[in-house]
Formats: sequence, structure tokens, C-alpha cells
Amino acid sequence: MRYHKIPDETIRRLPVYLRGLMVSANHGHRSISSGSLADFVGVNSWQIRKDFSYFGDFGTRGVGYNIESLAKEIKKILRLDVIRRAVLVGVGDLGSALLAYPGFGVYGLDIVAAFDVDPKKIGRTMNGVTIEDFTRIATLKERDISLAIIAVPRTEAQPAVDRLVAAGIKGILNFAPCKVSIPKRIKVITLDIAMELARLPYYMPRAGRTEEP
Amino acid sequence: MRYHKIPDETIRRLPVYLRGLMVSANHGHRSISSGSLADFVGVNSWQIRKDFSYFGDFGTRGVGYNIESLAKEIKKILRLDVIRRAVLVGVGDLGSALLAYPGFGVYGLDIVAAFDVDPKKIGRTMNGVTIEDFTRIATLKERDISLAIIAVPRTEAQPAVDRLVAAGIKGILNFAPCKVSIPKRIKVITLDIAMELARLPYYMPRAGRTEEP
DNA sequence: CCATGTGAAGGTATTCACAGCC
DNA sequence: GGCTGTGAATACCTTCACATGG
Repeated sequence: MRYHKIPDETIRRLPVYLRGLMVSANHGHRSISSGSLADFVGVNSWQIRKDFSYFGDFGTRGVGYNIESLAKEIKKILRLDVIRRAVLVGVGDLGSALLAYPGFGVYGLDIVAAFDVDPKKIGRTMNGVTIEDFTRIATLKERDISLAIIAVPRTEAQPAVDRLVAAGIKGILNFAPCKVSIPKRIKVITLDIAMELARLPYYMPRAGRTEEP
Repeated sequence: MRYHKIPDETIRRLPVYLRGLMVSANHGHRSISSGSLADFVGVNSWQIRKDFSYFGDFGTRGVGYNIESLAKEIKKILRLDVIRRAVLVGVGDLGSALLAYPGFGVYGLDIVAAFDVDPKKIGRTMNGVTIEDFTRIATLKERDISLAIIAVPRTEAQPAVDRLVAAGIKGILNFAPCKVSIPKRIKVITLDIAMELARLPYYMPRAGRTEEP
């Protein structure tokens, strides 16, 4: 093993591997080869080995990788062992769905607070989380929450982000379809759902052809 | 202009530019320089010019790009001028949010049908779309719908995809957190929300440090 | 003069092929 | 024999620098 910097593309794939390892562990397996994991997650086996080689020797030649120790290491690299609590801002249709979404738990992440500006929503409890008044967002500072998900209308995204930064948030998952400006120490990942759908037609088989491209 | 193949990374950015152009047009502009668009969407100006250079000369030196003709060309490349109608499979929390989501319209995309297996949901109308019985999915063939969004539990994703492929669907946006197997002529984009959140902690400033990484 | 368009340079990630080890 | 780990080769994408044209 060398002290390589881990490429961003590898970081992007680590959560994929992690989920694959978890599911495999649930099936009762204790170790897995790069080939089986490849079939399971849809990444080439040599790509998987290369990715893992950036951060250590976890495999046993002739056998494969120990699932538990590899999963633990990936969690450590992604810092999922330290960061676990997230806040949701904007409890509309999408926000409500995110509150109910069971998928975050796999990665050890948990939405423990929610904020909205609508008085009709404030005070209501959904999935064990009571919706708070957005004007009280500064209280996050004392609550060990450094991760935020924002699901507000596009025009409200920048103001919301500014308040979150002031409240000490360090990372933001933004569902609003726009660029937001932040101090560079803060990380924002923008996930524009419509945009993903929009690039799908490009890859679809052209009309007029009868068979594959 | 050369007859370059358009790189995948450029295709990924085209919807970003398209949205930027639309918003700029709404502000009353008729043309825009690569520099202004860069500020607006968060991509370098030289990257933007390079991207546009793959598919033609749309700019006027000293002035910028004509918004309308550029937008039209991008839509044509992405084939958003032909593919407009989509079906939703799975009307749970996330599916309902997607039905209500206003963002698809920007790209000319429209969810015109929805399916679910739950008898309590079948027959109800949400946002102008009546939820149909999933066993009737084959009727899609006669309805000029080639794009599907699936928002079903992980274990149901593969069966749902198989039925969609049989019903003639050509492109799928998959929200279920798993790989799905399909004939290679069909394009699937999997969007795992939790996974995006999971790679955020890696990029956040490390605790203990006072300033940037 | 200003902003586009593009070869060339530089950087990053993927793929290959095989040596090393269980 | 089977599977990992990795340098080398390749492909791809980004950045630069500047010629080109309205």
C-alpha cells in the first residue's frame, strides 16, 4: 500500500461499495471477492481492486475481502463514524419524503431536526421529528449537527444556506435546482432531480432504428 | 466547428447550462457571454466555451451567445424536443413528491401517468394524474411514453424494471438504491439520495482544525 | 477591443496485464 | 487455482494561451 491521495471518483464509489458490503453481510457472508462485489454493485472488478488499493491491503489473495473490516475502513474514510446527525430545512413534499426515507440509516445517518417557515407545519411531528420555526435555526450550534439537507424552493435556497452557514453547518445537500454561494470551507453537493431525468433522453435508443445502437 | 463526439461530461453539464439560459431569458436577456453564464451556473468560462464548441458555432465574438438558439440546440442534442412524456412507478412518499415536483417542466418533461400496486392508491388522482394498477403497465406501449421514473422499495426495483422494459420503456431514472440489470439498449440512471449525503462528511472540514483543509 | 473557438499541454481516471501470495 | 495488488499503457477531460473574427 502507498500513501496515495484517494481520487474523487473513488470517493464517489465508496458509498456504493459500502452498501454492497452491508447487503452482503446481511446475507450472512463474511468475505467477498472483488468479482462478486463487481457483479453486485455494477463496477468492474479491477476498478474495485484499484479503488481499495488506494487506502490499504484489506484483501486476502485467493479468498477476497473481509466484509466487516473493509466496511469499517470505508466508514472511517468517509467519516461516517463521526458525522451522523443531520438537519432538514424545508418540509414540503420533497422534504416530507426525505424525513420518511429509510435509506439514510444504512450509512448511519439520521435526520434529527427539521425546520420550516410555514406556521401550519411548525410544531407538527413527522417520523419522530418535530418541525421547528426556521427563525430558530441558530439553535443548531448547540446541538452537534453539522450536516444539512435543504429542500426549499429555488429562490429560498441562498438565504437558507446563508443562515445555515451562520449556524455552523459544515456540509449541505442541496435539492434546490440552483448554484449556491458559500465560503469555500463549506461543502455543498447540489442534487437536481429534474436534471438527471433531463439527460436520460440523450442516451435512449433513437427512434427509427429497430435495434440496439 | 469539428465533428467531435460530445464527451459524457459535457452532456452532464448541458442541462445545467440549459437551466441557466432559461432563467436568464426570463430575466429578459437575449444573449449572454460565457463569462456571465459561468458566474451564473458555477462552471469556468473556458469550460463552457469548450463544451459549446463540440456542437457548433453559436457565439458571436465580442458579444456572446444568442440564448434562444443555443437553448434550442441544447434541447435538440439532449433530445428534449422529442421525448417529453414520462411515467412514474411507485407512488409512495418519494413518488408523490415527484408527482408534485414543479422542476421537470423547465426541461419540457411531464409525468403523464403513474402506477402503483396498492389498491388504496389506485384510482386516486394527484396533480392531474390518476394512479393506475401496476398490472396494467403493458398499456404504456400504446401511449407514447418512453421514459420512466421508478420510486419503489429496493426489492421491487428489478421486477418493476423488467415489466417496464417489456412495456417498451427506453430510459429509466431509478431512485431505488440498487443496481438493476437491463438489456444494454436501455439506459438507466440510478440516483441514490442517501449515497449523495453519505459522501458529504468526507469533504467537510475536520473537527479539531480551526481552518480549512 | 472584447469574447469566441481551438490546438496543445497538462492532469486525472480507467483499463490492462501480470507478478505476488494464499 | 484463484484472487489480490499495482506499475504501465491508454483514454478521457480540463486548463491554458492565443489566434480569429465581429
